[in-house]
Amino acid sequence: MTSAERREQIIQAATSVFGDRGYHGTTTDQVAKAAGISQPYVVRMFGTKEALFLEVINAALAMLLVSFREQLAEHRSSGEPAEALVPKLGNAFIDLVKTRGLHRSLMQGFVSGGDPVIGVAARRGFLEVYAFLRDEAGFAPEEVQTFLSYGMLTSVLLCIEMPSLFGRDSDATELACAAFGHKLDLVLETMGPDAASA
Amino acid sequence: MTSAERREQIIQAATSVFGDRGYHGTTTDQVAKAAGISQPYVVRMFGTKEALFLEVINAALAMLLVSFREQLAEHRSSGEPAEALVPKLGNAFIDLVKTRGLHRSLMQGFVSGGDPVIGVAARRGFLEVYAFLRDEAGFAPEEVQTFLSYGMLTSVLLCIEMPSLFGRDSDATELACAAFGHKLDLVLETMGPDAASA
DNA sequence: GTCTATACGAAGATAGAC
DNA sequence: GTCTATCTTCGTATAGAC
Repeated sequence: MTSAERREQIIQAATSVFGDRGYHGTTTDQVAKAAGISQPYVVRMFGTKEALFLEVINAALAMLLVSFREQLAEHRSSGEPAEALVPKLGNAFIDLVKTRGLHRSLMQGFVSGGDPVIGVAARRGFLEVYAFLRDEAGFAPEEVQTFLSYGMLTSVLLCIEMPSLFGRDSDATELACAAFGHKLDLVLETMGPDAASA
Repeated sequence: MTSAERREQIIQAATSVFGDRGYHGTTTDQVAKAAGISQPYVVRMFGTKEALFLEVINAALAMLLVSFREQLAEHRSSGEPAEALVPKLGNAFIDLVKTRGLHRSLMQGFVSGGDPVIGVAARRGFLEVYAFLRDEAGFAPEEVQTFLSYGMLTSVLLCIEMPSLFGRDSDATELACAAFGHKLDLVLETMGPDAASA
């Protein structure tokens, strides 16, 4: 396998593991096992665990923006009313949840925002999304705020795996329905047959 | 010092450290140093690091609910219109940010929601807040969702220390103003003279 | 109630072979 | 491009003294 392919593969594996266990909670050996290679090779490829984590959140952010830009382009060419864009972007976000660990890795990066190195990347990334929504998508600052708010609630609910209680706890069910709406099916599907069957 | 006092003091120190570095990123020795005692004593008092972390997030949650209930009681006795409650609760939340690490520890617990033990506590805690807002404060499910959404955006922005860019980055300034509004002063103050002077 | 000493097991990173 | 072996450091937890 070529070096570039291997990098890509490791980043994908790392995204999954970092998403589950966070920066500190993840070992380079877990990433290596997930990628099917040896632990020293992971380090060799990226230099340090920190460098790998930074690549992971940058890649996640890049994918998020690519996906948003796709939706925006489609929206523009469809001639739909402006209000139709918000749910499109929301759906695109939920779709990315299916890319295992992607949105969780981003959240892990955010809560590690106190770290001098990770913090810089986290702030930069968040502001990039903000700038996209305002400047490219044309949202008013208040609309951006609302969009991001719902996005953050969604993200936190996914981090704590609230949908796993769907059908088992009435409050959790109500909350999940309210927060995910018609996207709930997709979310439950993503969380495995266990939750989906409930 | 009596055992109960010591426990309280350790939990306070642990809240600060866990809030900054997360569950995995925190060492019992850092907690010990922050509390001014020896590392084995921390373990002795709580059994395991995990047990200590659970106490930290449960204590944080308890403080949050106590604070919310205070605001609710005050609101009820003041005879103000119903809409006045939301900003009161919002202010109470921001006030808690001043208790170093409290809200950050909660967020750390949330992103560690994939952990079998921490996850249970995180879901339970989140639902407790939800139930309070709906059943005690009398919010409609949709109002609860909006309130929690803004709370989560606020929390994430605080985790990545976005207010530290206030006055230095125009997008960050705009975002901070929108999200924190008149509470911005309080937030900047909390984040130290560095940010406040900018 | 609190400490020192320490056992024991990770985990990140390096060296060097193939 | 990829591995095995290993160094070294760190971190949780225990034992046992004061």
